[in-house]
Amino acid sequence: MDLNKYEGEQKILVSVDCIILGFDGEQLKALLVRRGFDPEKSGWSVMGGFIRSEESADEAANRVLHQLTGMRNVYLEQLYTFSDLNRDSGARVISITYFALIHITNYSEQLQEEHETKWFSLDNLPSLIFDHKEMVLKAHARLRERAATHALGFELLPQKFTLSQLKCLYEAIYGTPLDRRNFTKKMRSLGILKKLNEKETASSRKGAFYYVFNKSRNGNFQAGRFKT
Amino acid sequence: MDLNKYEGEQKILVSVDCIILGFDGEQLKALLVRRGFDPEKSGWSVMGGFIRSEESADEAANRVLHQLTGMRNVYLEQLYTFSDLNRDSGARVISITYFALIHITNYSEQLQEEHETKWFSLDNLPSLIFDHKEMVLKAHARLRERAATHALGFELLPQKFTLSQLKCLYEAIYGTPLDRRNFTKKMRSLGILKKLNEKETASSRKGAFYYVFNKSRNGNFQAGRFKT
DNA sequence: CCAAAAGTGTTCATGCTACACCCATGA
DNA sequence: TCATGGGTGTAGCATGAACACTTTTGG
Repeated sequence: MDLNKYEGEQKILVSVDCIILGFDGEQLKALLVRRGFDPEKSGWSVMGGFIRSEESADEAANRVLHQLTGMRNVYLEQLYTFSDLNRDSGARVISITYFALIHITNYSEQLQEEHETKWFSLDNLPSLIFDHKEMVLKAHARLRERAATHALGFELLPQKFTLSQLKCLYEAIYGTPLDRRNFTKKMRSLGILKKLNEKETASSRKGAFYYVFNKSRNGNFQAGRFKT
Repeated sequence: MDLNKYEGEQKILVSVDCIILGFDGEQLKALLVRRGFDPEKSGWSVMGGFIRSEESADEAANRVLHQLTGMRNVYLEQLYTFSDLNRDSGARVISITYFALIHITNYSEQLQEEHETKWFSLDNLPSLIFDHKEMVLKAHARLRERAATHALGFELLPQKFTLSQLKCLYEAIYGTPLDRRNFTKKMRSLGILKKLNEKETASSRKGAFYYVFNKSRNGNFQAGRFKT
């Protein structure tokens, strides 16, 4: 118990929930987990846990993320705090949500089975418990916002990637097709890509050059929107 | 006590803090209050209160706002949740912050004295308790973001206003001077202003037409940034 | 008649959009 | 040799930036 100078005030259960997003090369996906306890046992939910008295919400989010994915140093950003009285049918719980972007390939099938988790396309989500669907939708919306001003997309792609893959990613984020020529032109003009001498040959006869993200030049990234 | 299916989990004190912003025709200001209790008694702080067990954070924020300003139906948006362990020296408190935009003229001097509150320019804030300065800065940053995509500015101006006043407001929001001609051209092109037949004559010989905000045409507001 | 703010228009540069042609290669 | 995805360039258009002149009227 901490020294409490605010006696008489009511305490509340506070959880963190992490909406974990990944990209499989074609679609944006969210990593959902089958809930292991009541209420709503075995319903699909995002990953969460209660905040402990010795940790901040950021720390709790990182802990939850690490427990289920084994990952650290992941892109993690606070999203929104949900506090409706009856949002959780088990008790009054306030949930601070975070969204995380991970390299989908780093999350093995083995881990999926261990934790009863599964990737779902954002276009085809299952029924989710409580207000978790709203959380996922808000995460997608935030990703769309961020993509215009931060080079976030790179958190979702493997270290080296082709311009086609990058284009697919932005199409998935915005939900709209982009013009290949205009897209690559703009991307190259931003000066945040470094072309490698290596080609990806699996998906085309000619082969497409790999690129890596040039972090040093990321200071003034301003992509605006990508249209057409 | 609610029925708690999550026994053994720790509860935490949760407060809401409202960063109230206004515009006096020249500067953006924040309404701060002298704290009336320990710890940090009589330090400047934003307006806050603990969340009660029968209200959501949104409801709590509206309650706090109403208590101190008497206003309802104010623009109020959730901002960020602060949760560092030692952010409040009295106890471990998680704070869900909101920012509010009000018409500064609606807040009388009488109310200021009653509640020991005062308007401070965002450029000249006093020393604030805990992490409240960070809250105010985050509110200003959010206002800057929103001003580009929502017609928020109108929440801060009186019902009828001149283009000069509107320009001043945007200059205060962005902290940069704007070109009068380009600004008015763009504003008029957005189709969200309605010109009145009435002039404001106090601040110029010629007199400037009043405008009102045309709410019906606010569907697809996209101001982008205002530069130069 | 002059100072001070208001109202309006033109030019130039930049960036976005739309669109077409050639390249490399495995089958 | 041909189908498939990869790479690049150009012309037109829209938007933003820079900038100057006229109008009104109280003093």
